[in-house]
Amino acid sequence: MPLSSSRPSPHQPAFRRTRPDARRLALIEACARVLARAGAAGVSVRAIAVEAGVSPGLVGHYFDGIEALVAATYAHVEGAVAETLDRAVEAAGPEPRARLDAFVTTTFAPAIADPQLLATWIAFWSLVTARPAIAAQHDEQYAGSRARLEALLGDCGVPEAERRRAAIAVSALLDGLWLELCLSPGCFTAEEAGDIARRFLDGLIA
Amino acid sequence: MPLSSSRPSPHQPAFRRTRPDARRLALIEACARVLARAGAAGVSVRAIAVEAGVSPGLVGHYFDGIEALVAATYAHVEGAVAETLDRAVEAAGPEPRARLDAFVTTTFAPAIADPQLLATWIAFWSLVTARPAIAAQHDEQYAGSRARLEALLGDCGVPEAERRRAAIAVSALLDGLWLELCLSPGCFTAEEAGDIARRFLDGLIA
DNA sequence: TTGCTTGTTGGACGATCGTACAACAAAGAG
DNA sequence: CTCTTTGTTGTACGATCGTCCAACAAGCAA
Repeated sequence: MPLSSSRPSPHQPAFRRTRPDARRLALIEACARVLARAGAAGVSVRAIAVEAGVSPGLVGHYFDGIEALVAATYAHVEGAVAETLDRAVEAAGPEPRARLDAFVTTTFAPAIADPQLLATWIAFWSLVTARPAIAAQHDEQYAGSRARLEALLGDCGVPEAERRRAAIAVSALLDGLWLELCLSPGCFTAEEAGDIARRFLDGLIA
Repeated sequence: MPLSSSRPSPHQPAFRRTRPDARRLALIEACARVLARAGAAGVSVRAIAVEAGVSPGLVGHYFDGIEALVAATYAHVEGAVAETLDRAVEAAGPEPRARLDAFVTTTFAPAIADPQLLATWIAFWSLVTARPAIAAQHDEQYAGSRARLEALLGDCGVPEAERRRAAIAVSALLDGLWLELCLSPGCFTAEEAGDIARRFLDGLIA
């Protein structure tokens, strides 16, 4: 059936053209949804194409294979997470410690400490060891995340000489708590995670 | 070719029978090697069978699919890691704080903070969200790991009321540092990770 | 030796994977 | 209107996946 069952006369378009960057974004968001629903093992060119309402061939037209799409999806989701955190920090007002606390609390809020989001991280992590380009991307995004944390810590009075180590420590603690919160949501609560992190910051700043 | 090219007369055995638990272990170790070499995406029934020097059908004979084998491999590798840590703690002598420090130092030693080991964790984590049985296994192994940490902290004088939270915090910090050390080995050193963790313990115990 | 048990083999099977490519058509230029 | 560009489609292809199972043979009992 060459033209499916659409009415022949009014000639309703079979597809719409889209600006390349908009289509790229649509594929990235479809990939994120598939990752959230089916996990890292369930991601495939076809599944993403179905999710985006697009033909399978289009995925290859915009990305050099699944791995590149997963990497782009990780960058996009990580950007969205960073934006959420920045907004929470901004909404916390000018007090440095309140801003840092907002960063911590939001890290464990449902929107970020989400098992479905973890699937994107896991799919990305699984590529880091073998692909140098993806390892470089990870290093870059981790450096950016740590730099933001260093700034918040600096505002709280952490001397510059200790800032790097402090940011590594806080980042590791938050990541570890976030990971366990996603993997075993029943083991401890987001409130407990926030309390643990804030108490750690107390010792770090005072 | 029904009998391959083996000499017909002396009748050298085409395969050897093995005790079931020994064969199971051989398949688990082969799975761990494939995971280390090819990552979570490169693991398959055939790749494991080749690595173990065994026919593909045998994998299905001992495990209900790849996921069960990955779960068993995670349990085995996690057990080996725990044993390494226990030996290091025991070798540190009777002083409680020295034992805790040995636990920390060994966590970041090359044998454990190994990017190739991370692949086993990632493959296992990727199954936690979707498979309830694997989530239960994760909860159980995490609880065991935390219990060991609680005991070490108790010996160091951490009151029982704080022990649970302290163990969660230390576990998260170690996991976060370990993860980043595996993903970006060049970002900070194992020594720095150990220093960060030990300083955290200073504040927790004193 | 003979017979039995069962660990083990090896290939068949259908499903699904990523990739490539020729044909089609939507949108804008002229 | 026509022409050109190129985003988009849909499929064919070979490779690889997990599963299954009948046949084989290693090792033990008798």
